[in-house]
Amino acid sequence: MPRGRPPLRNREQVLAAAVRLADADGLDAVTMRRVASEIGAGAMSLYTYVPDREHLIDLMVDRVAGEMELPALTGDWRADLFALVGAQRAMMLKHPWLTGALAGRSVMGLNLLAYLEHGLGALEPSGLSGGTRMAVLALLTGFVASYVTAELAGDSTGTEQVTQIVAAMASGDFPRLAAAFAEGGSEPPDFERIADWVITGLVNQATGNS
Amino acid sequence: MPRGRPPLRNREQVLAAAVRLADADGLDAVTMRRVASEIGAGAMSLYTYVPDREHLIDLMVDRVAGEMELPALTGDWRADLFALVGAQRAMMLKHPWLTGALAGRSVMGLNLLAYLEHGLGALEPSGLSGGTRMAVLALLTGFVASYVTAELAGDSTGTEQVTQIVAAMASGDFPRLAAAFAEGGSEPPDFERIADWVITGLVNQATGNS
DNA sequence: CCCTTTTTCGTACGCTGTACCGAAAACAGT
DNA sequence: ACTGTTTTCGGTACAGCGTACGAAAAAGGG
Repeated sequence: MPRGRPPLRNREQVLAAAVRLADADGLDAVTMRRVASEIGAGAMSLYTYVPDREHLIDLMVDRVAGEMELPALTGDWRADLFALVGAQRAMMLKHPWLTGALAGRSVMGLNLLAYLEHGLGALEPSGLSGGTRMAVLALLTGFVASYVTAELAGDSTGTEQVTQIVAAMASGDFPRLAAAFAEGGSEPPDFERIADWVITGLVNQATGNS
Repeated sequence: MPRGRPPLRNREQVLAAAVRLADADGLDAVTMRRVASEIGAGAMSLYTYVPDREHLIDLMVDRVAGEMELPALTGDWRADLFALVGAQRAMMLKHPWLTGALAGRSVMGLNLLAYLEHGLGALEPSGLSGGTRMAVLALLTGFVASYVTAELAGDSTGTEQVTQIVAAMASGDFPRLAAAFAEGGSEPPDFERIADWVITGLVNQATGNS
């Protein structure tokens, strides 16, 4: 039996409120006071459910990682990996603060472990060794993270930066850059195409050389 | 002729002090007051040289990007890309705060544009289209960033996290993960090997399918 | 010598994370 | 019922943050 005064709230509610705030107003809006008042609690009460703000953010990351729906494995590692990176991209687009939260941090909650486990399962038919499979997965998640970062940044690149880039183009100091922009427009190849390159190319290379 | 009171310092000194602080004590140590006192100035004087803290960090990123030495192109795109990612990794290891600073941010200073220009040059002999070459470069920088993040985090993964991971292994809920760890040890394949996979595999795939 | 322009930086405000601590609320034992 | 014991609750307080504001200082031009 629990001994003391029973908690009025639980960690789940705290995390839900924090994620809601971050989705709406960005990671900086996730302050202890705002999260607390969001669930009608005093600021210091949060420390019952969470050790400090850093851990709160770690927990938020693992929480949204748990939202990913990982479809059952088909045995076709190419298709399974494709679904995996798609799920990760969808999650990161839904929670734009993730790109900022993951920076430099190395979280490893249960949901992220489950994600890894799923990925290892997808790669099982490939015949790669365990260490290599881990490396491939790390690479893929890194690829998705950096792609989504670019994707999100593209939507809201500041006017000043555009100005500077245009000026740099006009200066003639970056001929290849200017050519690339002039030629292809600024939109990157779509996610599916690149993901396909990476998955196929990477695994082919790994099976050949490892 | 300059009209008003001449500045006692310049942006260069501010950036140098800020980078020194970040290298020594992390990005959080880069506060306006500390940077200012580092160069013997009052806190508010910084705003003469830098619009605000966010821009200061953008400028720091571009500054260390300028430190990279990009060796002259050889015409062998595989070797040239290899040198490129090596330079980026060295820079990120030298300035560990970069992984955190780049999060969610999309900086585009002159030095970063020069980096891109160099990369496009390296890919010129590959025969890829401009847009595709940009995509390949974005992929490579993303790969390096995520590899170095893991590399740095590995050095100092908290005790608690290790505890949790070990517990998760023992629970039997993550059989493939446990197997991968048991089999290969925890060290990832070295940077050079993976970089080789990525570069070769990716470009092969891109030339074939694009 | 003063006027204009620019840099310098002390003061002040609102906000942050969180240490500390008394009050409140539950159960266990008498 | 009453009295510990244990836990949560949340107010107060403090150091530190970014930065708005404005007065003082330092230069050149007339």
